[in-house]
Amino acid sequence: MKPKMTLKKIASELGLSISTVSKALKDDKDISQENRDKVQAFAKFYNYRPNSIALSLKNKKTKTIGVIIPEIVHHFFAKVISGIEEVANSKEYNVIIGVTNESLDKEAINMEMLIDGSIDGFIISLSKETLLKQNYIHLQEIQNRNIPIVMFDRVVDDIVCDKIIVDDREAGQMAVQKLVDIGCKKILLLTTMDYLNIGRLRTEGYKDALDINGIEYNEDLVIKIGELGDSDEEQRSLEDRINKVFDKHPDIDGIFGVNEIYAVTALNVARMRGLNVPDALSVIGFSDGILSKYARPHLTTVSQHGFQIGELAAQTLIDRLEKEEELPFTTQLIKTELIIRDSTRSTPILSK
Amino acid sequence: MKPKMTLKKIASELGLSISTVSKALKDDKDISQENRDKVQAFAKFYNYRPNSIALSLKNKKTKTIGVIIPEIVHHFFAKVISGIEEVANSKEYNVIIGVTNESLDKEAINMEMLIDGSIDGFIISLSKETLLKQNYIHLQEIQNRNIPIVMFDRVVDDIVCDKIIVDDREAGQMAVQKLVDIGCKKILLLTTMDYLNIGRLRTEGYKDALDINGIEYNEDLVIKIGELGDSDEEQRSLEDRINKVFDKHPDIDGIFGVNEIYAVTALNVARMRGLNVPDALSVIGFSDGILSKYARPHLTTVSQHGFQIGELAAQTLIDRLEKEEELPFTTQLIKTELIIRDSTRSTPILSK
DNA sequence: TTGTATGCGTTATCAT
DNA sequence: ATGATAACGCATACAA
Repeated sequence: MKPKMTLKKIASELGLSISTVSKALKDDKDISQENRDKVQAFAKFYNYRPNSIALSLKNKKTKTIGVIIPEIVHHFFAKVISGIEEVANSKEYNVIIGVTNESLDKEAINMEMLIDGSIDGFIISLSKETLLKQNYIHLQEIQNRNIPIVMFDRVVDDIVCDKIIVDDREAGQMAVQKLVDIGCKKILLLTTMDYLNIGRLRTEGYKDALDINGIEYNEDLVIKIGELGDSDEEQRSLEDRINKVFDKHPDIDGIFGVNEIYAVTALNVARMRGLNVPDALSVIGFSDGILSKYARPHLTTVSQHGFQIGELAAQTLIDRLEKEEELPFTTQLIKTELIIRDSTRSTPILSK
Repeated sequence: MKPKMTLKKIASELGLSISTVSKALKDDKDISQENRDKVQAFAKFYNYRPNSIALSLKNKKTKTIGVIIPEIVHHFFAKVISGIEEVANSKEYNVIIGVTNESLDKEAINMEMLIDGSIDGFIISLSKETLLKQNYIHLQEIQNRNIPIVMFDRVVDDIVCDKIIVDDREAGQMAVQKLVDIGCKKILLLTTMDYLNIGRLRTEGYKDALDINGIEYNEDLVIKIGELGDSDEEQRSLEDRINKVFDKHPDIDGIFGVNEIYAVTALNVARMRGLNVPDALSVIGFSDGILSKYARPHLTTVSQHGFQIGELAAQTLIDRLEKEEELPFTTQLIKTELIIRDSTRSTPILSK
C-alpha cells in the first residue's frame, strides 16, 4: 500500500520546502525547470492528489451541492438527480443526497447536517409535510447563513430564491384539451389533495380546459386522493373509488390522472370493466416514467422533463455560486410535452 | 443575515481565548460555570455550528460515504440508496452519489473525484463496461490508498473486499422450480449476456431447476438480450424475438425473465397473442419494482430486498470505518423471496 | 481556571 | 530560485 502523499512528505523526501513543492506542482516559472520536473515526476509516481478537505478549508468552498428530495425511489426525482449529477460532474462538483421521506423533521435534520460547511448550496424539492404545515424555519435558517437555495417542482412563495417549476396548470389544461379534441365529453380527473401544488395546479388546468370548451365542471367526476402508499390495500381502495364513479357515470369517456400511478390504475380498472381503451375511453397520465411505457396500451402522458429540470437547477445554483455579482432571483418555467401513445384515440369521433 | 460564527469570533466577542470557548462548548468542567453558560448562550443565540470541514481536516475523517452506481433511474439501485441513506443518516454520515451510466470511464472519473479525501469509504456496484472489460485498476488504486470498499450486486472476485450479494443462482432456481411446481413443462428464459453475473447466475439457476426436475435444456428456449435501452425500437425488437420463439414453440407454458422489463414485455407479448395468463402461461420476473406491481396481471416476481442490501452495505462499511481492529473481509448473501401475485397459476394442473 | 502553541494540508504573501 | 510564515477552523496537550 502506497502511503498517502502530502506536500509535506514530498518536500522532506526531496529535500525541498513545502512551498517550493506546491509551486513546482503548478508549474510555476519561479521554480527551476529541474526541480519542477523532479517534483512532478515524484508526485505522479506516488499518485499525489491535493487534499480536497484542506482546499475546502482554505478556499471556503466545498464544491459540493446538497440535494434534498422527498423520495429517491421515484422516477421523476431520480431523473432530476440524474440531470443534477450530469451538470455537477462536468463542473467538478460533488452531489450529496438527502432523502426526507416526505417528512418535515427529516427535511430539517437533513439540511441541518449539511449547513456546517459541508456544502456550498442546496437544491431542494419540499416534502409534503412541509407544504402541509407551511413551516419553513429551517429554510430561513439556511438563508440567514447566506447559503443559496434552488427549489424545484415543490416550491413555495414564502421563500425567495431561484426556482425551477413545471407549468403544471398549463400542462393539465393541455392534457384535458387533448381529450376534448379527440371527442371526450365526460372526463374523470384523478388528482391529489389541494395542499400539493402539483395536484392543485393540474386540477386548475383541468377546469380551465373545461371552461374554454364550454363543458360544465362536475364535482362527481373528481377524485382527490389523500395518501397513496405502496401497499396493496391503498391501491385497491383507489380502484374501488374509481369503480364507484364509473357505476354512477358509465358514460365517462376520458380520464386524466395527475400522475402515472393514478392513470395506470384507472387504465386497469377500465379494462376490468371491459371498456376498450382507447376506443371507448381515452386515458392520459402525468410523468413519463417506466409505468407509462410498459402499460398496455402504452399510456399517453405529460412529460415533465425531469432530467432537464435537474440540469437547469444545477446550472442555476453553480452560476450563483461562481459569479461575483449578486444575481437576481429567477423562476424558470419548464415546458411540458404531451407524449402521445396508445391510450388516446388518434382521431376524433365524428360527431354531428 | 447572521454572520458565520467561528470559535475565533465568539472568543473575541466575549473576550476569551479560543480554547476556553472550545472547552466551554463541550461543557468541560475546567471552565467556570459562569463562562460555560455565557459561551453556550452566545453560541446558541448565533446558532454556532462547528465547521465540519475543519473537523474533517483535523480528524482525518469526513464522515461521508461515496456511493457509485451504474444508474439512479432504476428501481433496485434507488432502493439500495434508500437503505444506505437510512443507516448513514442514523450514524451521522453523509452520502455522496456518483452515477456511472454503465461506463468504465465515468466510474473511474467518479471515484477519482472522491479519493482526494472527500470520503471515508466506497459502496459500489460495478458498471457493465467494467465487468465486460475486466479493468479494475481504478479499484486497485482505491485499495492502495487504503480506502475501504464495499461492493454489492455487481461484484467481482478479483477485488478483495466486503461484498453484499444476492443469491442469484438460487433465486433463479427457486423461480423456475415454482413454474415447474405449477405444472409448466416448457419454460422460456429471458436473460442477459453472460458477462453480467446477475444474468449468468440466474441462467444457471434456471438450468439447475430443469436438471433437478429431469427437464431437458433446450437452447431454443433461451433468449439472451445484449443491450436493452429505453428506446422504443429496442423494446420492439425484444418483442419480435419473443414472438419468433413462440411461433416455433407455441406450447411454451412458462416464462422466467431475469428482470422486470423482460418479464413484463413477455407478459404483453403473450397477451397480444391471445394467451391467457396465468391459465395457459405463467410468468415470473425478477426485482420487485413498480412495473411488477402495476402490470396486469400483477407479476409474480423474485424480490431482491434492495433496501436491506443498502442497509447492510452501509452498516458493513461504517463498522469497518469505526472499528479499531482489522476486520476480516466478508461476503454476505442476501436471501431472495418469491412474491406470488397473479401471473402464476395458484394450483398445479392435474396431469395424469 | 484560562490561555498558548501545535498540527491537520494547502496556498499565497512576503522575505531571502 | 527558494523558503519561511500566516491563515482557513478546530481540538488538545501543555503552560501559566
